[in-house]
Amino acid sequence: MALEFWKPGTTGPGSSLDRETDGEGFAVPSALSSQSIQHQRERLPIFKHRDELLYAIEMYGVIIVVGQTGCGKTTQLPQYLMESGWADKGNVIACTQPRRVAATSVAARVATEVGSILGDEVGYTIRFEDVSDKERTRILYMTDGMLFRETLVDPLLSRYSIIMVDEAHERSVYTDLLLGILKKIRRKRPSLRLIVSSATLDATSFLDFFTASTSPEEATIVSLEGRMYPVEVAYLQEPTPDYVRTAAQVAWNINLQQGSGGGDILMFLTGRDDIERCLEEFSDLMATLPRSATRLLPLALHAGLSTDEQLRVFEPAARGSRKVIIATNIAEASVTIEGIKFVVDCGFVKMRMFNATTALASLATVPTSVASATQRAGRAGRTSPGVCYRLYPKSAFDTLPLSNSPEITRTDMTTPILQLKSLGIDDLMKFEWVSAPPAESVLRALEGLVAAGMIGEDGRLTAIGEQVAECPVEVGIARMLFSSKELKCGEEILTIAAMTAIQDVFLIPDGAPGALAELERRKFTAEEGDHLTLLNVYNAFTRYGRSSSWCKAHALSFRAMSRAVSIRGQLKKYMQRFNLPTESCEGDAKRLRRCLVSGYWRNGARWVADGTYRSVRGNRTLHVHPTSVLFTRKPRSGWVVFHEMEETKKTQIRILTEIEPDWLVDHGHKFQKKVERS
DNA sequence: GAGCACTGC
Repeated sequence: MALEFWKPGTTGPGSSLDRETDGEGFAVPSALSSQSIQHQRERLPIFKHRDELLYAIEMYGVIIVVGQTGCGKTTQLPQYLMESGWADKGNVIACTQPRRVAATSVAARVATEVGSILGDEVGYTIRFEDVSDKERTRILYMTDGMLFRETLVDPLLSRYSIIMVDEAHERSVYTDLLLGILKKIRRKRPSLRLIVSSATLDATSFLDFFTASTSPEEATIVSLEGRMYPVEVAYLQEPTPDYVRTAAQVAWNINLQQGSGGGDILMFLTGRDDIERCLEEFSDLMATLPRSATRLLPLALHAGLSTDEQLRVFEPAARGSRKVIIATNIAEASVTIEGIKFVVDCGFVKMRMFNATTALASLATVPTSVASATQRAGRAGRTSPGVCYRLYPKSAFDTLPLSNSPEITRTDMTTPILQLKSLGIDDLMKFEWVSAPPAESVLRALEGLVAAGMIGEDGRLTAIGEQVAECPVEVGIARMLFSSKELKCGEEILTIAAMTAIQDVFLIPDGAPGALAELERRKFTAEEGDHLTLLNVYNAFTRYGRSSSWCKAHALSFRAMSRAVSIRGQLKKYMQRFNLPTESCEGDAKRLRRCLVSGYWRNGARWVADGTYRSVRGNRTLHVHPTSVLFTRKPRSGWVVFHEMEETKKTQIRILTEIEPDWLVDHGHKFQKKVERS
């Protein structure tokens, strides 16, 4: 099927792709020119409507700002606000981001533009890093989760005059929670101004949210000119049965078409499997490359790679070659690569779903949204005009949802609800959600919080619930931290809590190096299971000087391990604040395992003869994840608790530890008595 | 026999 899809050398790239023309022979990208990306034939100043915007902020409480990435809203808008006096008299302008890297890099850039040192007039605050000055900082970039936490301490967020919630279209859990809280704060403190920044035309949903049960004068939409180069969009005429293969062919053809002309290719696929298969497609095609043709340099980019491997995509390609970066969604917003002129978009994304009824998380491949497709296409127009090839028909594009599905509708609500309760929001049915989580999800979360002793029969937080709400870990893990006092294993539980909070500790490369990495990993194996294995890994990391070379030699992620050290340090402070001792169990693994049961008591499972497990809750068939040290071994007692359960092709459990079944029963009894007493 | 992407004073 290789070349019947698209014949290079006939009428230019994408000749058999479906395009519309504007009557002058110029292909108008049907989706982008008129709807999504602001086109620009000659350069426009950023913020053509600066005065209009400042006027709107004086007049309205809430401004919904619509503007594509590249219009400068994140960097310029806070500066304009500061210049026009919004940061006078000790007021602070906050700008929230869903990602840490965005908060830090934007703050650094704005500090330079303003001519100040980072952390002085312009600063940032993310978990573990506060580069701001309580007195002097006027513009503060921060993660949305961080500002949400600040509401626990200062419910009216009184030090801020304006809060800009950036990238709101991404609809992260904390963006949504924050918007709900901010609407509430504005009722009590109308002087607070909000700017909700969104890249999509779906801004009306935010407008509706802020004007519902207030007044039409509460909010308005302002649109900003983009600073993007035009991106032409082409669609496939027919859907492809194998987008990985098609993607490789399209990239291949772009390279042949473009000859030695500049411009790299960025490809969006769904996951590591796709990426590796695509690399194979390229190595097959490589043999057919004419000697005179520009060489293609395929590079993978996904979160599972080491920092070194990730950095390779930023190195400019050698003369006479062109980079093809084969990436997951990481390249959509988290990582920006310069010099991309062509984007190949498969149209799908892997999305985490959570089924509250079965407490089962799953990873599903679903079509992207218009917002995502636009964002991906925009990656081709950062430094010059570009082309985006969408590997699906225009008719399929027309059926895509406008925005990303809000994370709050497909995530475990246990922690968010605990935090909302702690904010004094007791009636969750009356809380104004931008998108309400499913009722089932709220009910199950409440049920779980009651069962864990965080919420009393009266529906209010218990004393321990108040403390756990502050603690940046899952409820079950927090429970263990508290139980460690009685079981005298705070030191070890602290480490285990930190290690379970990070992901991708073990870097398992493909092929033979992968097998070697596997051997390295086994050196840390603890008989009792994965939690104690993780404890061994952490202790070895600190014993050998926390070095990156040591990590490399043991197939561990230095990034992840360093993060575990930070998290452990942070959690230790909470334990001290809550008067929880951090004494060691002195090698008594039994106490430690009993402590694990106090947090994981809902996650018990029993071994069955075929090597799988049955969950205590629901009697579901569970498969051990292959990274577990219990993957090939039956636990002596036949019983385990596990950290998490996820449905992929099968239902898998990850991070297991062997337990005695009566511990589960004991815990149940203890809990039962507690409920009877109260 | 397997790893979308984020995040938490």
